[in-house]
Amino acid sequence: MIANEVPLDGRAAGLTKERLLVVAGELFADRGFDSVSLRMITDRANVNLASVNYHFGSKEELIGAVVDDIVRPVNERRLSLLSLIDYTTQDPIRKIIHAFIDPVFDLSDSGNDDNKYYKLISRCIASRDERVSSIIIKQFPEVLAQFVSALTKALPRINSNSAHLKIMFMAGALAHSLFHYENLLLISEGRFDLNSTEVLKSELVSFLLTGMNAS
Amino acid sequence: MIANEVPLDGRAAGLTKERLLVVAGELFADRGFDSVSLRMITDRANVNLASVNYHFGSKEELIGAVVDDIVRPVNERRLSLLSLIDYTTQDPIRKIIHAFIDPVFDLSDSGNDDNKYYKLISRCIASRDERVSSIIIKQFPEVLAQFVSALTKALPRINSNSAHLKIMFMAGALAHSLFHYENLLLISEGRFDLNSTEVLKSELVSFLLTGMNAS
DNA sequence: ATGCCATTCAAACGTTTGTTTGATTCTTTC
DNA sequence: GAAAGAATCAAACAAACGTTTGAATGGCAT
Repeated sequence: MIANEVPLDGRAAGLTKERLLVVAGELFADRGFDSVSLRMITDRANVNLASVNYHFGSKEELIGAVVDDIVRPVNERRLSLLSLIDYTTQDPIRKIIHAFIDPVFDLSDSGNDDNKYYKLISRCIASRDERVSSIIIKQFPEVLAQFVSALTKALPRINSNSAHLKIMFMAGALAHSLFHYENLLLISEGRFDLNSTEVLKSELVSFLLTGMNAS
Repeated sequence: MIANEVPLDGRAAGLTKERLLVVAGELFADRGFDSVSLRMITDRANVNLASVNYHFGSKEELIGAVVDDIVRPVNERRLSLLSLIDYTTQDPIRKIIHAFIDPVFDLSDSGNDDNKYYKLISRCIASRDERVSSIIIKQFPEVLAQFVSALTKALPRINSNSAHLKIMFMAGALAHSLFHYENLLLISEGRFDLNSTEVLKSELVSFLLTGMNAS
């Protein structure tokens, strides 16, 4: 009877849903998932409390959407960059490292160093929260396997254990340094002239580069 | 009037308080601080709910006690080991690395690989939770400064930024690999023959050793 | 035995949490 | 313009949380 052919958006064309994702991302990045209540999110987003459950079903699914929105593109780009590597050229390891870390650093928030994406993605990488890791765990084994495979191509003499662990070391150094980047700036009280994450990135690359080549 | 000279413990000589610390540590290690309620802790410890507030004052102070109990000895031992280093001998960098990571690996739970201390300490290192970092933040700047100083002695040509960052990379690789050690075992489904954390430790050391020497 | 004090206990407190409800508002479609 | 559907809203919901209370219990010194 009622032929609803093209169910266009109602009033605001998904504006509320979008705003929820953005604001939730900011708050989750700063305070974690548990400490942020739905009321904090909806108040700051200037939307009604019930809209979270209307648009996402539950807080857990909102968390999932926020996490997936940031983790999935990063992992897809990682695999994409990895697939482009030509192992016959020089320095494939450097390219492997860049394939892993660049998609994270590229989450730039218009050059702002107080970058919510950095905080959020590093929170996700380092998280062992069930609601987060259930999403991570779907994607990461594939990513890990691909990078282990790449590392094996670049370093034929490496064994599987060593390759797995080195990828984990890389992930840890990346997540931790991004996560505590602010603290690092605070602790040093000006003595520390890291004006941008570019310095961090280049230091990280050279650190990882030699580490990957370790016996 | 009432001369209470030696206020001995009442009934059980602090048995309840001790049990709370132990059980809370186990649960915090597995699920984090927010997800664990006082009722979970007291139920599992077979003590009354009110005993937490009686012995510790609040949940926050219980968390503080648990965290401090594990973080403080680690940092004290780190500084102790660091002070013993003779920089005129060979390989001071290796000793610096061991000074940083050994106190963590030495938190062995009688060879058990499902080690609550590993999970708890790495959760603490990686945490940016206010209640945890307020404790970490009291100790870590001193630890960081000492290790930066040590690194500068071992590598006179290193600059301050680089030294700070390298310590952070080390902390990240350590925390992350310990934190996700279980996941690593699960993901590989047997293909991965890391029977003990000894393999992890030696791989980590060689990885860090070369990384520290990076230009 | 008695008084004292630390500890334990069951019960309830007031908040805050995520979620649900039912009415209302707005947009779209015919 | 009227009906229909999607989205928003204020309000209330039950559950879980950390905390507090006041009585009961235990050991220990006098």
